[in-house]
Amino acid sequence: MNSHYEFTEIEKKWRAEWEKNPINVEDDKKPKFYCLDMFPYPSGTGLHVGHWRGYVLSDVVSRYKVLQGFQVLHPMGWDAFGLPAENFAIKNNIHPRISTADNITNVKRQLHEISAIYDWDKEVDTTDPGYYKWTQWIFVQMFKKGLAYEKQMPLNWCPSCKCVLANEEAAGGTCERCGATVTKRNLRQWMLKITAYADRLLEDLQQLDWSEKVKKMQSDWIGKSYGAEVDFKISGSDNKISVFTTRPDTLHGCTFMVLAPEYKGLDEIVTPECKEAVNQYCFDASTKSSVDRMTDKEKTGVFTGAYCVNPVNGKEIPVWVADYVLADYGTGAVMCVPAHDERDFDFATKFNLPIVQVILPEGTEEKPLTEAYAGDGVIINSGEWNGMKAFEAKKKVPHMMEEQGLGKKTVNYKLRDWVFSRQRYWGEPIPIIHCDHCGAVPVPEDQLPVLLPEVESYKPTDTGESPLAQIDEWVNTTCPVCGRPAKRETNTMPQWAGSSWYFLRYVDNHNDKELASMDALKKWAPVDLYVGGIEHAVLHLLYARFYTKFLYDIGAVPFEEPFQKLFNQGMITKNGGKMSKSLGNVVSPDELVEKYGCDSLRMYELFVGPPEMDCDWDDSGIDGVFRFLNRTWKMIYSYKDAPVQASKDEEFICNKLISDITSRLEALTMNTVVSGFMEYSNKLNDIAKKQGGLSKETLDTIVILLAPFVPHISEELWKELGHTDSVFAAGWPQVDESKLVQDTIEIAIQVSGKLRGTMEISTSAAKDAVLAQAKEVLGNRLEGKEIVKEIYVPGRIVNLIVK
RNA sequence: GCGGAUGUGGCGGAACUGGCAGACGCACCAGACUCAAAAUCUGGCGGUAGUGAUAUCGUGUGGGUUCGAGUCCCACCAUCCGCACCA
Repeated sequence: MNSHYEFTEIEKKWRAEWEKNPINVEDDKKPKFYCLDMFPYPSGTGLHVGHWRGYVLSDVVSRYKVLQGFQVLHPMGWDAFGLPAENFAIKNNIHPRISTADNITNVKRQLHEISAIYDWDKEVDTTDPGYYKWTQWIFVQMFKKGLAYEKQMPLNWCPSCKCVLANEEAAGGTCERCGATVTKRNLRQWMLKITAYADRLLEDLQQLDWSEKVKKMQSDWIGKSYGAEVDFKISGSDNKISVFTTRPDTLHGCTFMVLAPEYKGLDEIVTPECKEAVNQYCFDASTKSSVDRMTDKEKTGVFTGAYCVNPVNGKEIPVWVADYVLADYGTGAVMCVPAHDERDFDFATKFNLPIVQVILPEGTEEKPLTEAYAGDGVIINSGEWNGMKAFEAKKKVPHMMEEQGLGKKTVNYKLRDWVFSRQRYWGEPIPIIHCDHCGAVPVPEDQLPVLLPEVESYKPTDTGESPLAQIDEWVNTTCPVCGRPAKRETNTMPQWAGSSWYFLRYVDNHNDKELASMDALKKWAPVDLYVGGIEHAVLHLLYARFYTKFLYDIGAVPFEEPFQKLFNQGMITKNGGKMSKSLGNVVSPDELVEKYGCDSLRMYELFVGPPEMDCDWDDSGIDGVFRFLNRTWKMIYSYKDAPVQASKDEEFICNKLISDITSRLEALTMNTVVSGFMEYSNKLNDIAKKQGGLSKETLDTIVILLAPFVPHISEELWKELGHTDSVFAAGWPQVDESKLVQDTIEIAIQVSGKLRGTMEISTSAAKDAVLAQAKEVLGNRLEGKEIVKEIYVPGRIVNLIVK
């Protein structure tokens, strides 16, 4: 053994050794642990130190679980279909199939540098026909269950990506991928009925061990609200307008109604005199960008000339059209209560519509309103409802409406169905054939996968059609039902399709009979710990839950929720900005590994800050962990050959080390694990200097505890400590509670709440004895003072209050 | 606008149920070793006053509860993130 820590040699040696003899082998006698990283898109830029952060964390947990006696599934794969890969290919003028393969090779090489215990036999690649066969199969099952359907409607269109976007990808009116302003385009597209699962997706969030933040983002996105649907008869007509409201208690205050410009049946409502103005307004609204429509707080609108009747008081109220009402939420019509809704208040003020207050805040008097009041209170000006509490009435009114046949209790969601087709080349072909006689017919399962054909030009078009539409020999086929000439669907699936179920494939990735066998799924899944960034909170994580629930319903998987525990690591920035090639601030792990070694970088990735927080990268800190590993090396090297009998102090520190590292590791507060190692090592070094060495038990313990974090140096030191097996076979150390009991303890002494000294007391000392000792320590500080109160918190503090 | 998170030395950050604020590390300063440097080791390192023991202020701001508050309560400020006319 070298007295100097030769990391390059050590890391090379143990990497080769683990290749030959993996430390994590399947053994069904052991309990399972499935530890998963969000699989990467194989980018041309490769990995940076930000990627390492999550991968190191999950590998530390995986290795810890191995040490605890689990069989661990810790797989890795490639999310390789989709726009980023295709755009990279277009930019570099290489076919995406080739550039993707190249990038996978490069990123895989970089991943090897982390020395994670990935099981490469389980690797999945979403662009592999053996994989996307099942991505297509799932689509066919959804089609058969009526959950995949075609619809013509105005959709989010990204003019830069030249394809449609799901609502989740167009949040905020900009493209999630490229940031371009999203426009609307009326197209026929494939949709997935994720709304059918809205309630379950919402309900089951409760049982998940996820951060409240992500759960809230999902539940807000689903956006369930309770209320009533109320019918308003149109004056002088047999037609009616239904509205959805969450505040039926304010019905008496409804003084006008507003319809969305796209409201179905608007033409029949508008009076002839108003037709021209309304048509003009609707045309203007249709040309406004969705961003403008969202951000323009200034209300606009136009009167339709029509009136309808408020069903609770029989009053006639005017019907307007305004673009602040959304056509695709609720019924596209809103009953307006300006006194108790901010938007209605603005509108009423601007167009001089009446404002009738029907809720009086508790303990106030009725007076003209200067702004809308949306809170609770007593109902007034509402006939027989007067005197009721508003928020109670909110619940009761829908029932009353139902009894009187004026409306019904109902719920509404913000969640929309998932726009699932893309006008791009690099994706899974949607396995559907369009036949003039039979309609849309799924490709028979025994003909899956529908292979993505080779093309000359894979560049996106502006036509709203995929480049696949240009390949006549591929498009033209025969109908599987009637055998007549038919055409293939030319759209492809969105990049989220493959990632919505990949975690299921890892458990049985070579299976060509089913997406994964029930046995393999039962053995490994669901995922015990899922590690990844928070950016997919309402994208991938919502879609994957939806897929899993669907597959559960058709009996393909035995559980409803894919990810029991989710951990979102913070982003690593450089100079305050997200690392990107264009900003030129990408910190590559390659040079750091070369200079300090994999172990040092692994440990530093954890030490940079609390794992869930964003932090800015600074190379200089890595020196600290590098020095620590050098000191550790020297410590073991100096004491291994002449171990001493453990002293009481040494046993105490050693057991405290086990206890602290274990609890901090369980809590995933990895930064404090690293500082704990440093702190206790310093203490043990001091003890060692005093007593001329450390015990064999202590040295062994340190090395085992370090192993999940810095596996190479740990294996080497373990061997040097005389062991022949891998350190990962050693078992995780157990705390000996009896060694944590101390005879004496240091406590603080305060006088009137101010620190005035410390003292060593016996842990068994009674209150009187401790107080007496404290007074002795304070001595003449107490002279001339009268003690009015004595406080002793056992094991913590003495506080004497003086006058 | 609504919702959430965060705010502690020059810097990254510790502090479990309220109980010695600043652990651990970086940077910096001094000393040892060296012809010298690097590496390593030892010590120091929140502000102010004092040679010093010590005193005093100090966890975004202002109040409060408490013997005692970074931690609990109220109000506010700043930064970041999410949602954004969802009736």
